[in-house]
Amino acid sequence: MNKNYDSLKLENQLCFPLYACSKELVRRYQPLLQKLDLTYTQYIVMMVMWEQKEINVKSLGEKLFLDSGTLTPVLKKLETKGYINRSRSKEDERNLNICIAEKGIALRDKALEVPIEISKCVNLAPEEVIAMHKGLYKILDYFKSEE
Amino acid sequence: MNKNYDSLKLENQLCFPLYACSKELVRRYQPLLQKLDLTYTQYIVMMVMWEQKEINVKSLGEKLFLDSGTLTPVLKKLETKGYINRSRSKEDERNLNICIAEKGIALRDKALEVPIEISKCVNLAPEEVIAMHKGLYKILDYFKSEE
DNA sequence: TTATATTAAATTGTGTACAATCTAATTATA
DNA sequence: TATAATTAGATTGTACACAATTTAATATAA
Repeated sequence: MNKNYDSLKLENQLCFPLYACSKELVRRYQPLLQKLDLTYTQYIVMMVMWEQKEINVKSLGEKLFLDSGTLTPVLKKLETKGYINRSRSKEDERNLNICIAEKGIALRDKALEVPIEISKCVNLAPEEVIAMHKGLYKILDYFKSEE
Repeated sequence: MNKNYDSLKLENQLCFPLYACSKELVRRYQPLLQKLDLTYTQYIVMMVMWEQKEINVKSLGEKLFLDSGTLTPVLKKLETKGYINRSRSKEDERNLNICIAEKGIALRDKALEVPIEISKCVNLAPEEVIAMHKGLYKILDYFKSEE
């Protein structure tokens, strides 16, 4: 009895092109982020900080889909660079509050160039970008609803 | 003069949901792949091997968007597990040929369960999956055309 | 209230990823 | 054909990512 293995073909996967596309696009951020002395992970942390000014590690992790094992060293690095400050919450000492520093606020203007340059790397029409965005968040929202 | 920072909002990015979705979906493969004694990276290598039986590291890297720095240790691990064999090409000793082993071929039947289970993790309609797939490969093909 | 359970970060260990460099084999060229 | 250039993998160093565990703080319950 011959089995049908089509479902195991690389070209029939959804996860693989997601994974490859994500990696390749992140790789294209690196030369742009180097000018800001940021890695991609540090950059998405700073995007949250630019919007919120202050947040604890748990909330940050939920927003970015990252756990403390990843965030702890990244946040220590960002503090060393002077972009953020870390301090325990007075109300609940278990919480670590992350605060954007002056140097981090100043970085925002320089960062404006990044999305401009990155958009040149993606050859999708605006409506295709919107459709992709919508589909990705449909999946991500579903993932969140499962927890 | 107030600047508009909307382009730096997390919710306006395309890369971030790609990155998060890819990570979360790969994470959902792990318990399924554990039964096959594979990691996700090892799994996508095996998907190529099931289709091709034989390939060299360079071609494999081009298919998977991975370089030798990543592949070398992964392929050594797969050889240790007995799923593949590594041998230098007789025609050109620079090339390393990867060959699927008996144990690797046998793994294919067990792997058939993986895409079935994974499809339950993704709440997209079939036509949405197709659209997403198409958009991702449009980007990936463009990336390839740049090199 | 004291013991138990829960929670938030940090730590530890394993496995990618990739830039940069190195080494050996092959190819191209003066 | 000797030398230079190129190519394929391997190696090294840095930075995630996450499961599992630990630690300290807080909340809950007997």
